[in-house]
Parts: sequence; C-alpha cells; structure tokens
Amino acid sequence: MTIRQDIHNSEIPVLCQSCEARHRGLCGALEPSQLVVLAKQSWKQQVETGSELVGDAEKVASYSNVLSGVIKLSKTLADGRQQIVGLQFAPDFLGRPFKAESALNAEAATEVSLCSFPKASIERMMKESPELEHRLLVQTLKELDEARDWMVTLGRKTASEKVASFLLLIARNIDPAGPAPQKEVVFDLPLTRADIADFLGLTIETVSRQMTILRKDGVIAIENNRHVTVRDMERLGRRAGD
Amino acid sequence: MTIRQDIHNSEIPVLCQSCEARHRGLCGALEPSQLVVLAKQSWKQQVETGSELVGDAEKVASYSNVLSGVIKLSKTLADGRQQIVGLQFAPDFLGRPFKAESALNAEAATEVSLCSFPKASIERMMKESPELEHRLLVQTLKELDEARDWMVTLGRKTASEKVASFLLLIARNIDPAGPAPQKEVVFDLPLTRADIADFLGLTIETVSRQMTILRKDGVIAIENNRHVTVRDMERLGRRAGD
DNA sequence: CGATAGTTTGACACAGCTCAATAGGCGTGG
DNA sequence: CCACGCCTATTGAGCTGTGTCAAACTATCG
Repeated sequence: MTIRQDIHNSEIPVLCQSCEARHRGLCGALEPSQLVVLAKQSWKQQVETGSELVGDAEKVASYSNVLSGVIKLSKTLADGRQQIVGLQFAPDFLGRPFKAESALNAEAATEVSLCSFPKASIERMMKESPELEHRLLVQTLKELDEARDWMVTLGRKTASEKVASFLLLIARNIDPAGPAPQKEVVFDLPLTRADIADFLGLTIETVSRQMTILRKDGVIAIENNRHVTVRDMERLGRRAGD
Repeated sequence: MTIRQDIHNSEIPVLCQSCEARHRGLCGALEPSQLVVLAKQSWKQQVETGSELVGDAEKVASYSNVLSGVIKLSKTLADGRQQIVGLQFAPDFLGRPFKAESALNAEAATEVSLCSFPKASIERMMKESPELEHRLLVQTLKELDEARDWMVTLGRKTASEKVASFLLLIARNIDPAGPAPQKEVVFDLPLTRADIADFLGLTIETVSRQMTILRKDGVIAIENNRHVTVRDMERLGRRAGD
C-alpha cells in the first residue's frame, strides 16, 4: 500500500469502512467529511441478550445504528400485559427523533452490536443535510408499513396464521445477505417463546402448540428449540394467510 | 378594505386563506410564494361517505390534505377478512410518498372534504424545501406512534377495553378545536358498528354488546345509534386499560 | 449430575365467535 | 300521517379457539 492510498482511504473513517449502515443504512446519506465528524463522536458497543437499551419514559441521549442482532420494541400496560410492537434488524436505525422521551421499551433480543452517537450530533447534521432527513423519512415510512401489516396479523389472523406469519417475517429478515427467495431457509429464532407470544398477542402455550402442528405437518423442522428449518417457504406463506 | 390590504392578502392564495392545513398541517411548511404555486395546481373536493379514495395496489397520482371528516385506512386478507389500520382526521395528510402503488385502501368513513394536488408537485417541492420533508417526517412519526399504540390494543386488550379505547380515540380526535380535557364529551360516531369491529379486530355483535354494557353502566349514553355522550372521560379512560 | 430456565403437553374454563331472530331508524310512497 | 321496506344494530343461545393452570419434559451450564 502506498502513502497515496492511505490518504485516500482516510477520507472514510476506519470505524465506518466495513460498516453495513454506511451502505444500506442511515450513514449512506452522509458525505465523507460528515462521516469523519460523526465518527469522532460515535462508538461501537456490544450488548448482551436481555439488556435494556431504552426504557419507557426515559430520557434518550443517543441514537444508534443496529449492526447485528435483533432488538425488540415493546409496550406494557399498567397491569403488566406486554406487546412487542416491532423488531429491528441490521441496518435499522434505533431512536425516535424530535422527542426527548421514549414511549416504548427497547431491549436486545439477541446479542446486539450497535454504533451509537449523541442525539445532538445527528440532529445538528439533519439540519445541514436534507438527505439525512430523507433517509430517516424513508425508514420511518417502512416501519409504518410494517406496523400496519402487523396490525392485520394481530387483529384478524388465527393463532396458526399468526405463528406462520412470524416465522415468515424472521426468515425474510434474519439473513443479512438479503432476501434470497429459496425454497428452504434455515435460521435460529431470535426470540424466546415468551417473546413470540408477546409479539403475536398470544400465550406461550398457544405458540408452542402451533409450532408443534407446523412441525408435525412437515412445514418446518425444529432442533434445540431455537434452530428452525423452513422446509418450504411457499407452503409457510400459504399458512400465514395472505 | 383598502387596495393596500388587498395586495397584502393576495400573498396567500384565496383557496388557502381559511385552511386548517395551512396552520397545523403540511402547508404550514410552505412560503407564501410556494403556496401560490401549489394552490394553482390544487383543487378542493367534497367526497361522500363510502367512496373509495385510494384502492389497494392502485397507482396514486395525487396527495391530499384532509380538511374535514374521517378517512379509514384498511387492509384486506385474501379471504375477505378486513382490518382498519388507521383513521385520518383533519388536518392529516393523505398519501404514501416514494411509492407508486398504495398498499392499502382509503375510504371516506364520513363526508370528507379534501384539498388535493398532483403527486409530482409535492415531490418537486419537497426537493426544494427541506421544511416540507421535515413536516412529513413528523406526521409519519406521529402515525407510527399511533399504529404502535393500537397494536397494544389489538394484541393485548379485552373486548371491553378495546371498545373503550376506540371511544376514547374518537373523543380525542373528532373535535377540530383541539383537545379540551373536559369531563363530558359529545360526538357522532364516524364509523358504523361493522367499521368499529374491523378497527378493533372484533365482530359487530361483540362491539354492540360492549357498547350496551358501557351504556348500562352509565359511562356513556347513546342516541340514534350514532350520537354518543361520554359522561366521564376519566372513567372511560380507566375502562380502556392504560 | 443436579439446578435452573425454557418448552411442551394435557385438562378444563371462558371470552368472544357464529348463527338466528328481533328491534329500531329512516326514507319512500300512498 | 301512517305503512312499508331496507338497512343497521341489538339480543339470545350455543359453540369453539384460545387462555389458564398444572405437570412433565429438555437443554444448558456450573
């Protein structure tokens, strides 16, 4: 490597060079010069399963890009009933702009790695760079579409359709390489049965029973409770009801 | 009125002068000069109850501001099961930017008046004016928050909590003058029992039974099926479960 | 190999659904 | 003004899918 190349590479911060978020995520909106500024204030963190990232009604001081792992967003009623209202996969952006407090709870469903930066930095950059706000709008619209799709699942699908819909959702999102529309797909479930129940508006027992039915019917195979093989994506799709 | 005043007023198009959307809605982001351009291409329309504004998988050529009335956004499964995924009140913005096709159905739940403009005009203006895109982001974030709140209702609340939540939602949104936190609130239901059922993920019979219970318990009064008096907003809130 | 947390399975209960009949609101026409 | 018909809402009776409670099973890890 020559000195020239070193100088050239240094335009993009080391931290960002192999980062997914720079390509498909929010940071793709930034010029190399802006990236340098932001990278100085940002830090990568590894977070273990179960740790709370953002508490309900808590002041939020930083935003993050999800680099790997799955984050669950949930809401809880006064008496403890819980509903997961969204899952975030890489390279999603984590944080609710223009609001000091979070109205929901964000928790690492698996091991998660994040790239975080101060709330203020992003908000300052957003004023300078319309492209950044544009990306944020696009991601928010995507999340809104997903939320509305899920409302149909919650309101109008049967327990077995709900479980099939969930497996389909994971199968389509867990693969970081993008959606390869194969017949057979293999993955580890990022959620426990309790989480799945909270996502689907069901109980763990019902989730478990429906998984057993799908297994006995040969639509999926399960090893060690977490490792799932979808034998036929199309058949699973039909079970999901839409 | 003097000529000077006429000249001064003419900065803001006649069409927009008494428009709600100019204050609390999207158009508030626009300079008078931009407003003039947009107003030339926009038109007001009155739409009657039940007419379809945007069909599923239909090309959308225009956006609108809701000036009055209520619009229901819904999705339908292959076998006809339906779920209402959102309601829009004045001065909400109707339309899904950056996507040629709609993934949902928009229908007038009541008489509705709209101010519509070509898709292309807004998108052009959005490129010029970051403030416009900012407003859109803010409205989209609001809708996302609402969708997630409703997911809790759909997934985790009982039938009676769902009906109470619905009445609360209407009571808080129907008043165009804003949320006056009074004890007693009166309004006409913008939805039929069938619509309410589709919004809550219930059947009409269950909705009807829960309304009867609320009426017999004195939480609400109903006249002519549509005219509702909430006797005590706080008590209704407690019935909604959060 | 025992402890612990997560999962599956079974038996039963009940909230909400289905089907069916009745009642009420409202416009039309005599 | 009443009579009729249509549409929407209510009420009732019985059924069923999903929840509840309890026990057994399985994976993982010290």
